[in-house]
Amino acid sequence: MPDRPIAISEAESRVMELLWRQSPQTSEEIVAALLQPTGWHEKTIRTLLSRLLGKGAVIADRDGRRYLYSPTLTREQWQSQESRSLLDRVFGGRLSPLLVHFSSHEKLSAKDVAELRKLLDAIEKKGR
Amino acid sequence: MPDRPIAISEAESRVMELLWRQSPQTSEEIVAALLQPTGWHEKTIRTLLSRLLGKGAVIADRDGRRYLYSPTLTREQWQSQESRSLLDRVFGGRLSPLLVHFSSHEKLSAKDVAELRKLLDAIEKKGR
DNA sequence: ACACTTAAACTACACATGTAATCCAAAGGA
DNA sequence: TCCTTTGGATTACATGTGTAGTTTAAGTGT
Repeated sequence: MPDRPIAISEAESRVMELLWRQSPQTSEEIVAALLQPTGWHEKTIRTLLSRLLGKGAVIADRDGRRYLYSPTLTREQWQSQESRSLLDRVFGGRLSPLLVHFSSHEKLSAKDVAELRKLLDAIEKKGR
Repeated sequence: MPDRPIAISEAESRVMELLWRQSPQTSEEIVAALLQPTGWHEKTIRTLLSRLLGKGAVIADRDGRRYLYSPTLTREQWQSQESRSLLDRVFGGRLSPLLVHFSSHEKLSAKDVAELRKLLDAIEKKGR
């Protein structure tokens, strides 16, 4: 895991999502995949990619006259960073208030509830 | 709830937290309460307060030559906004991946687990 | 060999944020 | 009444982000 969290902006995260699903990819592929869903200009997408490169969130391997881009930051690392950030900023660093919040303000499907129960069982079994 | 979410920056949220704990308060009180814990300059704190005013996150009621500040955005609204934003941005809008993430990557204390179970029971009972 | 294409690099610009400093007007004291 | 104080309004400035446009250097086709 990276020592200091790498900040990924919302727009940048769209590029990361692509690379997490498949990598390496050329900038052409990345641009092609994002043009439609985002409506961004090609230049915009390339800027995001190079900013990610600058931040060290992706690496570029030269391949002839172009590069192949791959993520260095993993999706799990990023999810951890963001989750922890929400917890600390918004819920005083404690998990319970967040859970209480979700259970009282977000609709949990029966499936969510079942899945959660299974998780709790697994955690408890492991715990001792 | 406010129609469109009011964006509160991290620094601004420190001011909001204060007002959520007690309001209304004068800027003097707010400044006094934040100087030490944050290390910010008085001017900085006043700037944050006036930006929050500009965003409509707080209101100012004139009281002689100064104002009494109160939040309009509630803490619950803000927590909802931020939670939903995390869910959408980072977990594809689905709750399960977030829960899985927390259960596998964040340490859940026995107390967390117990509390969660209680929540699930309550939800299920209500559900039918 | 030269013009063309194109990926990558560099530059641009507005708005948000962190972090203040300066200006102004009203209240209060001498 | 005039000066001082002080809250509030305005201005400042660097960095990050959204969203591109412009320049450059290296392949490509003829």
